[in-house]
Amino acid sequence: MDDLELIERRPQFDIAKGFQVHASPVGCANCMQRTHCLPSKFNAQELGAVDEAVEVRKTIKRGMSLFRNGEPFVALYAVRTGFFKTIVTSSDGRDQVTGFHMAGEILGLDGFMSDQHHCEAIALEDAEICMISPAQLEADQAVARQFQKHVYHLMSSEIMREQSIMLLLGHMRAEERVAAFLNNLVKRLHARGYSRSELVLRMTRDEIGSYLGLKLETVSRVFSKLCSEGVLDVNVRKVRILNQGALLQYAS
Amino acid sequence: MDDLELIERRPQFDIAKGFQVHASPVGCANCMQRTHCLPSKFNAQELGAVDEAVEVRKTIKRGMSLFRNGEPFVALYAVRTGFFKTIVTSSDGRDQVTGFHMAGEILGLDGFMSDQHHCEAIALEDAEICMISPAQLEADQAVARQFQKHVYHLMSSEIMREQSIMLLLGHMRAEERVAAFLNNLVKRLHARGYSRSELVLRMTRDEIGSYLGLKLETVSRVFSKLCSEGVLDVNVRKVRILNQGALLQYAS
DNA sequence: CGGAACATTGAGAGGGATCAATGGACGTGG
DNA sequence: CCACGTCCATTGATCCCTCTCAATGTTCCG
Repeated sequence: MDDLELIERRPQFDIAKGFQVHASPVGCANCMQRTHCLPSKFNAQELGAVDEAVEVRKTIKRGMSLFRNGEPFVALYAVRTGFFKTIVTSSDGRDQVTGFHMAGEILGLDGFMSDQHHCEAIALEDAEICMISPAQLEADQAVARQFQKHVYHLMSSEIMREQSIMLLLGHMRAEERVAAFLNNLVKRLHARGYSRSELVLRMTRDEIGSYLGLKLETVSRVFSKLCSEGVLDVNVRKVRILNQGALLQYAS
Repeated sequence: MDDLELIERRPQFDIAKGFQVHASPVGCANCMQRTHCLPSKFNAQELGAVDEAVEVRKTIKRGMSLFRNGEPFVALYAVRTGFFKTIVTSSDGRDQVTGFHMAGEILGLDGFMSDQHHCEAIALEDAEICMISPAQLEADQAVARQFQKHVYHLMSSEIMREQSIMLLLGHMRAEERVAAFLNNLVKRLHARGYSRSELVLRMTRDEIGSYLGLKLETVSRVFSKLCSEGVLDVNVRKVRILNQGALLQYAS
C-alpha cells in the first residue's frame, strides 16, 4: 500500500507520490481563501507572522489521508483547494463520516490539545492544504493571543456543529436529514462565491449515508423522491435546487 | 412560572427559592470531588488561586436550569453533588439530550469562547455546583496557563465524547445503544467510588431515549429484554448488571 | 473495450415508532 | 392515614420507515 507507507513517513513530510511538499508559492495575503480562512482573523501586521508559521503547502491526492487516528499532532491544516471528509472509527471497526470540509476550513483541531489525532481526514479529490504550525505562530505574543482566541472559537464552532449533527441523527427522518445536509452544503459553498442553487457533490452516496446515519440506498431514494417532487434536479453528483423554500421546509 | 422568573434574574444570582447562593463553605482542598474535578490539575500552591476563583457554591433544585440557550456566559460550573442533563433545542422546537453530567464534571464550556451558552443544563435532582470564574483564574500567570491547558483538554474531550455519540446514533441498534449508555455510566460512577455493577438512574426513560435517539417505549423494552436474558436486573430506576461481559458485547 | 466503482430501483423483511391501556411510585391535601 | 392526581414505566398491537438483498444501469478510467 503506497498510502500506508506514505502515512508512516510523516511527520517528516517527504516528497512522495501523492504527497508533494513545496515551499510556499503563495502568501496568505494573496491566497484566494484569505477571507474565509484562519488568517482573516489577523490584521495586516500580524499576517506576516502567520505567513511564516504556514511552513509549506502540500498537495494531497484523492483518497489519501492527511492525518490518521492515533498519529501525533504536528500542525493544523487549512484547506486551500479540494474537499475532505473526516471519519471516526469505533472499536469494532465500523466507521462514521463526521464531517465534510471545503476550502478555507481548518482541519486537525481534534489533535491540537491532546497532541494526538482522534479521527482521520481523507481527501475526496486532489487537494492542496497549508500547514499551520502552532509553535511558530505562538512565537509572537500578540499573534499568539489572537491565535488562541480563534482556536477557542473554532473548537466552539466544532462542538456546536457536532451538536446539530447529534440532533439530526437523533430526531430527523431521512428526508429531513438529506435536506439539512444539502442546505448546509450549499450555504457554505455560497459563502465561497458558488451558486446558491447548484452544487456538485464531491462524496459518494455511501459517504453521505454514513454522515447522516442512513444507508446509501436510502440516500439515493430520497434524492429521487425530492426530484420527483420538483424540489431538486439530481443528476448523479450534480444537484440543482429548484425549490429552495421547500428544501428548507423539509429540514424544518 | 417560578423557574422562568428565576432564570431571568440571572446572572445577578439572587437568593431565591431553589437557587441558593452562599459563600464557600468548603475549599477545593477539602472537597470530596477534588480528585476528579478541575482543581485536581493544579498543584497545592496553585490551588489557593483556584479556590479564590471559585466564588460561590450554589444549590439547584431538581428541574431548574443552571444556564440556558442564549444566556451570557459568566462562569464555568463544577458539579459538586447531583446530576445534570444538557439539552440542545432545534429551530423547530424539538430538543435532544446531549449529555448527562455527574459530580466532578465541568459544565458551561460551550459558552466559554463564544460568551454565550448554546445549550441548557438542567438538574435531574437537587444539586450543588461551584462557579468557576475564568477572569479571576487568569489573574495569576502560572495558573492561567495551567487553566487554559485544561480548558483545551476539556474541550477536546467534549469533541471526542460527541463523536462517539455520533457513532452511536449513526450506526448502532437499540440494544447496542442502551448497553453503551449503561457501560459508560457505570464506568464513570465506578471512577467515583460507586459500584461497578449497580447503579441508580437519575433520568427518565424519555431522557435516556432522547439521548440515544430512541423512543421511551423502546428504551423500556430493551431494559426488559436484557432483563429476560439475564444480563440486567432492572427495577425501574435501580439497575444491576448481572453479566458485565455480555453487556460489553452488546455495546460492541 | 472491459472492468471497477458508483448509482438507481425494486421487493421484501424487520426494527423501532406510534397508539393505547394498565399499573406503580410519589407527593399533596383532605 | 388514606384518597387522589400526577408522573413515570411497562406492555401489547399495529404500522411504517428504513434496511437488506438483489438486479440493473451509468460513469469513468486504464
